[in-house]
Amino acid sequence: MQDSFKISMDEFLPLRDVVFKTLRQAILTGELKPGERLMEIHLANKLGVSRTPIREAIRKLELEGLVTMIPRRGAEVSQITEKSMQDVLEVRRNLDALCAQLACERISKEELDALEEAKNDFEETVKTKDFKLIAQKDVAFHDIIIKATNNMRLITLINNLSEQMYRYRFEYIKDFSQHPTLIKEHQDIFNAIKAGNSEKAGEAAVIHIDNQKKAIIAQIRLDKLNKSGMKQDDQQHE
Amino acid sequence: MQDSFKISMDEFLPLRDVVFKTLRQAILTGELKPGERLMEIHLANKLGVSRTPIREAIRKLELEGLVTMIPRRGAEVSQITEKSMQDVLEVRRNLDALCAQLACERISKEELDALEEAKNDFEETVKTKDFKLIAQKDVAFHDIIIKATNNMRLITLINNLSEQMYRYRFEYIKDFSQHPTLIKEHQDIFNAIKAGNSEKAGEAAVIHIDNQKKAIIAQIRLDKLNKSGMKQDDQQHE
DNA sequence: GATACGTGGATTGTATACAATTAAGTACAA
DNA sequence: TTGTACTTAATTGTATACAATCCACGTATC
Repeated sequence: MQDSFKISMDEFLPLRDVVFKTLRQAILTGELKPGERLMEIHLANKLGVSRTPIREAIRKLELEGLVTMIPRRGAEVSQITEKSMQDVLEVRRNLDALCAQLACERISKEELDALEEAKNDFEETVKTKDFKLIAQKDVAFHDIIIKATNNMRLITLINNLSEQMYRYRFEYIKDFSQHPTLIKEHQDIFNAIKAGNSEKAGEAAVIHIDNQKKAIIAQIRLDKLNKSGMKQDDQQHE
Repeated sequence: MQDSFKISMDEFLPLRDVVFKTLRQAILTGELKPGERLMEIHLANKLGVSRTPIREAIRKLELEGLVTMIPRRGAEVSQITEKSMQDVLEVRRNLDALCAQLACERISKEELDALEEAKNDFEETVKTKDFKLIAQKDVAFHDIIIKATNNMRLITLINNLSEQMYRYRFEYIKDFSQHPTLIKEHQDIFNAIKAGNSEKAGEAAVIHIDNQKKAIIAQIRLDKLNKSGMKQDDQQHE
């Protein structure tokens, strides 16, 4: 473990929330790896707080599914299996389609303009090959659609499901050959929403997810192979 | 407040989980009413534990959406507005359809038998007019379908969404006139799943939710009227 | 009489202390 | 050498103590 993630004090939030965000970020970026134990005293020292906010943050991570509790042993970062990712994607497939459909009915003129801009912005950014920025612009595009549903519960759910994919989405974006496909899919989604064609929008969203699914699942299988192939070098020292 | 909910010590779980379940139950049954504050010391005394498990339980309820945090004021039971229920139902409508579709593809022979039995069981129970039992048998029927999807993430999500409807589902079941409809809808769902007809199963599930939606929304509007009509008798004494 | 200010109590936020349990290591015996 | 029992260290689970903040009430002044 790199021992590098730091608490960001710029926010005026209860420590538990700062810790929650910090730990979540660390898990999503892979800084805390699946299977790794979250030891309270250790984390408390590292983040410069007491055990109380750490524990409360862990309770939230637990309900979010990012950590798994083992009685009397504490929390560890949840494993991402192919099955668990299949499950996530199966649900997202439907909810993303729902989002696109609802957006057709509910999107405002301003939001539609913003969506078009986000689409163009994404296309421009793809040319730069700056993966981090591309991922960011991709999120921006989809966020507009999700927000346009005006369904708070749906927004929360999609964000939570996206989290689970976060570590692998990057691999998809890194694949140059997929970039034209990505752009095409975004265009299809945008055009369908602009035309107010729910059916087409839903279909386009499904295609978009299915393509990502292929890449993500392939990556997971690759990871698993690497992992099982590795000698026992992966002992975690302090 | 009735001051009546008690901790059940029969389980061998961390106190935080016992408290979590206890508080959730109290909220879902309406024992703790929307807007009511959850004061830690108070709850700790009532349940005979310290503040620590109470706080950790509240963190989980917070993420589940059953309580709302107000900085420096603590937690209060979340309000159920018509909008929030519309949002929940909009998502459930889709996920229930997904469940039914997936069940068509994945249900085992044993599960299908169990589903038929649950269906018949429900029909028998409806005759008794025992609302609590009817609700229970209804849950049992749907649980089999949900479990048959073999998608853990979906199961968790549906259970969480069901929770939000819990308080109002009862009102629907109390309405005698709806009983034949309920039975018919269960039959339709069962037949479609038995026939392996995903499309029909999805449609049947949607109809089932839509009918419940009518009843639930009507009930919420009624509640709101009663509430706003009430004189200020609802001051909360100790 | 109304409004502004101050003070005290109640409640949350955070830290620490204590208890219980697990896990590992070591020594001793078969 | 292996197995078992005991001891000790580490970690979680729970309780309590302390700090900071907010809210309501009362008083004083305009």
